[in-house]
Amino acid sequence: MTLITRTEEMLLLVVCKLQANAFGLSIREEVEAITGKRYSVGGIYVPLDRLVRKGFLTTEDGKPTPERMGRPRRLYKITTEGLAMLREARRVHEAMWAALPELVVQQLRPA
Amino acid sequence: MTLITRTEEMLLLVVCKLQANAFGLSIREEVEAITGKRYSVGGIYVPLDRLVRKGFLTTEDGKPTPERMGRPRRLYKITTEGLAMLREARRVHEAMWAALPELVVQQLRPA
DNA sequence: CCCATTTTCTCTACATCATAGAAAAAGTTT
DNA sequence: AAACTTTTTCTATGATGTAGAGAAAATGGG
Repeated sequence: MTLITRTEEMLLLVVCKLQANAFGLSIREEVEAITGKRYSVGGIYVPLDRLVRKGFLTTEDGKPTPERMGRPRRLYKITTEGLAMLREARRVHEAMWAALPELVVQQLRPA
Repeated sequence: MTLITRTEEMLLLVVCKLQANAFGLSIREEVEAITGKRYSVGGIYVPLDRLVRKGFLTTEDGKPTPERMGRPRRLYKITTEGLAMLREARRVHEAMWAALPELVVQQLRPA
């Protein structure tokens, strides 16, 4: 089994964080807030769909409340497999940095 | 400016770690040891080359010492820009996990 | 009821990255 | 020089990322 990408990891985490409020555009905003980088619409929906296909997310149409205008939202939720994959991604990331000798880590401190 | 990929981050870190002994196959071994996953030869050299092109690594031919058989090694070294990019990747990764409420982090603990 | 407005999503083309392994290169040994 | 060892180069194929135009689905106003 292959590891998820950085973008996918980010999306899974943000879906976790937003809980019942996780839909395309709110996810995008949150990702931009966290990374400080701009994301196109497609840059969010395309990998979200992929995560659904892989079974790491499920999706469901939100009710069109009379309070809001506009198209109803598509809500995302993480699955058990998604949580497991997040754990695995974190394990690898930690192992990768833990492998570095202290000497080198010090070079990495912001100047 | 866009973030490096997970593979690229891994390669930069491993080059740091191996110091004067960073060449294709030793890097590959180390990456496999850290991740516990298999990598093809191309899965290492292709992204290594990209990192050189981007200015995050430099490369230099190792001397063909009379001690070893086989083709001389191509040694890699990280640049200042490479170090800066590693710092940036770590910043984003930490921000991404830090954004999670404690409640959700607990779900992520191994069962 | 039809049209404008709002919000969100779908689609698709193109660029970049990952994966895989065969083949070439550059040494050493016999 | 032929065989062998080690390492790298090459290249095809598939997966992922990026970007934005435009469709869809709701509300509100004439």
